[in-house]
Amino acid sequence: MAQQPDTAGRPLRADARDNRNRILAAAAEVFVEQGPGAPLEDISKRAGTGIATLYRRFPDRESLTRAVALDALQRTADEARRARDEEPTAFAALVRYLHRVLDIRIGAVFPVLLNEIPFDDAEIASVRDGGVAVMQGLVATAQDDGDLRPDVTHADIGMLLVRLSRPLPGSIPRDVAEQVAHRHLDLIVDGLRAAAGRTATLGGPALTFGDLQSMGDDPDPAP
Amino acid sequence: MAQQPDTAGRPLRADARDNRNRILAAAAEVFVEQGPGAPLEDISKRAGTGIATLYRRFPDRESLTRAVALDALQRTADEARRARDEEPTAFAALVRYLHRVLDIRIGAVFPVLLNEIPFDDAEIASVRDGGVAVMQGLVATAQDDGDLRPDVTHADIGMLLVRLSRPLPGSIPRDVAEQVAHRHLDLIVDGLRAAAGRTATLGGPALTFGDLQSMGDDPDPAP
DNA sequence: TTCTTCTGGAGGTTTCCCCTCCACTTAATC
DNA sequence: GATTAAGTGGAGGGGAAACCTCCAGAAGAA
Repeated sequence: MAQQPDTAGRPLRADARDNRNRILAAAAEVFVEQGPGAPLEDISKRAGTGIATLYRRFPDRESLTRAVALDALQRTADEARRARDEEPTAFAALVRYLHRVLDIRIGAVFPVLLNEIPFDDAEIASVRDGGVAVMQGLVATAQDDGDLRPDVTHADIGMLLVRLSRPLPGSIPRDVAEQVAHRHLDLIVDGLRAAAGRTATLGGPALTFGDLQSMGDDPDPAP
Repeated sequence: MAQQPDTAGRPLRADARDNRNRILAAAAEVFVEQGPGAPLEDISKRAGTGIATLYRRFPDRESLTRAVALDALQRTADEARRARDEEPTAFAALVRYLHRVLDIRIGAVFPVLLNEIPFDDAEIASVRDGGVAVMQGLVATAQDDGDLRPDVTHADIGMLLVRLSRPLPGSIPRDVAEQVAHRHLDLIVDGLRAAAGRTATLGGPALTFGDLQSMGDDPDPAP
């Protein structure tokens, strides 16, 4: 299970390691912009390497996809822990976490993850569940503190994050788009606060990550 | 300029008109799910017609795209007017408008519109601007009434709507996904209310539709 | 019934993407 | 600086997928 085709074996040569990192970063960007089916050639081009280099490091699409997802999940989990440990309240930690994760663009990598990678991959699952647990803890605590509205679930927050992370259509310059996303996050955070004058209670189903997962079990395998 | 290749000329035969409408509806759905580059064959299949029928009615992709966009814009504008005329306050009208537009899925058609259609197409522009004006009026009035927070722009609201309209990744059943979208809209509406305990002021640039448009003028034509 | 409009889907053409191969370059090591 | 193993780029064959046309036949209109 600890056998990653790319990270295994003896350490990479310095230039090769650089290239690998650049490919990973480029892949994240391109997947965000074009979806998980984006041509691998676009990725290698953006990374400034040849296509062969990409294929040497990641023998097939899934291997690349998996590495990108793992990287994003890892960083997300780190941010969750850091926020929890360094912020004075759970709500403050949650808000900081959301802004940081928006920067990491996990929300954009998530689609890739969901559709292209086996949900029960051991390594992925362990990193993911670690991060989710921390985040869930923050949500519960913030609700107990009376800072976060009680009728919202951790899955709501996750989904909202996904919605914010995806790039808006049109040719808005990337930096502007990112600022706007943070702006909209501010607005959503205001909607998340426990406060008077609210919509009585949120409508629609209050889902959990568990619900989302079980719904993913192919509804229609074949015609 | 008033020459639409499909709506022009003598009226269509009854069955042909039905097919045309079904194709239009199917196209909206498929574009939402697969993006503006979706295979036209998928669309004709979903509409229950042959591919040739689609091509006869819409000679090329742009013609179909345009018709879909125009239809969505038209219905959006109608909803805006109806909400304005029938609701007691501007804020209530705005909320109703947002929920209705979410159902119409304009937010999903919008990307198609933005990237594939000339922005200055006369007919499109006239319908669009009509709807936008009403919506802008609602925003301004709701702000004057003290119901809508003053630091939000109509473009913010439009962009948030786009974010909500796009389907979430993963295999969430469509009806559930729609309920969740309305749920999240409820939450955002709470963030839109003028109230105490807010983030001092929203960060990031307060854009207008005009800004969005002018940024769309190709930053890099060719390398 | 007759005429005209409309339809379906097979299939040639084009476009795009995957992935391998090998002559050449470059870091590491002595 | 010489040697060697590791790494690199990009051309190009193979194959999948989408476009779009064509025409024999089905179906509304009168």
